[in-house]
Amino acid sequence: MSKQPHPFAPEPSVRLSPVSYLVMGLIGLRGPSTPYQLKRAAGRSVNYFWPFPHSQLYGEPERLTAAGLLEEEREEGGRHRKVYTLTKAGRAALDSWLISPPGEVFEMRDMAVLQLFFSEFMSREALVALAGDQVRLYRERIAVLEAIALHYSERQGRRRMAPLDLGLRMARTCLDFWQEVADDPPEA
Amino acid sequence: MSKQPHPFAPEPSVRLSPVSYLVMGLIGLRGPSTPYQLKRAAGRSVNYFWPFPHSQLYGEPERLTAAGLLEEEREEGGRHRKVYTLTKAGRAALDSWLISPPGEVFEMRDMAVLQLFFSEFMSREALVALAGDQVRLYRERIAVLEAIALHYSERQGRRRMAPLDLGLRMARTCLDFWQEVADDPPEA
DNA sequence: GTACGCATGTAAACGGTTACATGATTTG
DNA sequence: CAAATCATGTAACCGTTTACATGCGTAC
Repeated sequence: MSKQPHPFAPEPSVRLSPVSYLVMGLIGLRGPSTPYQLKRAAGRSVNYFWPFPHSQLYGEPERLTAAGLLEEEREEGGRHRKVYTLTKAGRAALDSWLISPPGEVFEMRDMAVLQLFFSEFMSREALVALAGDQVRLYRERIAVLEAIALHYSERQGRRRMAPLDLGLRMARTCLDFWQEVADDPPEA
Repeated sequence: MSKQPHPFAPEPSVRLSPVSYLVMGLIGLRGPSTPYQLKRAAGRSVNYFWPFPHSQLYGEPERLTAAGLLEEEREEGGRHRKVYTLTKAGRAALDSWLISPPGEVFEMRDMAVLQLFFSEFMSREALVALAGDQVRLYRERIAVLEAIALHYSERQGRRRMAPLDLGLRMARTCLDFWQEVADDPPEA
């Protein structure tokens, strides 16, 4: 199997990370954007299931520009911010990603669950405290997500609301689980 | 607020990552272990909700040893593998972590959900294909987790089985969600 | 005994996070 | 106009992942 790029379907020269698609996707939705605009847009939407620090939104567009997937201009007045636009190649990369199912499911990587796994070194009280804390946090998160859902449900398309729906279901599943642990802590 | 370590409760000199606790926790459960033993132990248990490459199990114990949390010996015969044991300080760090609720909930970071969020650039067929693929993957995962649950349920304590239970519930929640998307794909 | 595959280990590259730095804008 | 807060940006650090390297056992 050759590693050479196919001459008629050149692969992008850089590996694209999830954040790459996040950036390209947001620019695809919003049109030309500055990093700060992306930050605000992400904060109101995609950050609720894919958090990242805003500094990513400065470095990543530069890499994508170097790879020919974005184009960079300067604002006329004010701060002369960098404004990024999808190139043809960028749009193509985005489209081609969207029609390729990832072939994998998410990984939990949940610190509380990790503690639960090792909880046989833990007193019953500590376990109840852990579960109680998780219950509180999931209640808060559910409240936040419900507020967002209420606020945006009319303006957004159903597809963009779907992740929020899944997020709510997941949070409720976790809430139930930790509630049961708190109410009836398993013995070691 | 001083950043100096408190003289009577010295903080560990290194930042401990999730994998640090994973390693210490596994050694706590198993007793003295070589990296390869840890790899096998993790593969049968904790990897199902916290995956990582085996190379972590070589670097991390070294760091923990340097921090005084593990002790390193050499096997007598054979390959003279390194055998790691929890020190007093290591056990203390593990215990103290276990009684400190993380104060945060997991983050999804699900590629398929990210695609769904940007799916308004996607045809209905592509969306159904994505959902169908996720359905297949979650069915497989559920089958694997159920097999593990069946296999280990007698030998393991209830607490160590709990993460598996949560994993199953999460997988079923996702399965339901994607099934609905596949059956009735939302319009943009 | 040789070839294949798995066991075991090391190290460098990449990308995400943390930390800091500076300019703008609001508020009292 | 001083101070506080927010907007905007950069850079180093650190952990994870990727890639490679070598040893050991086993089947034929």
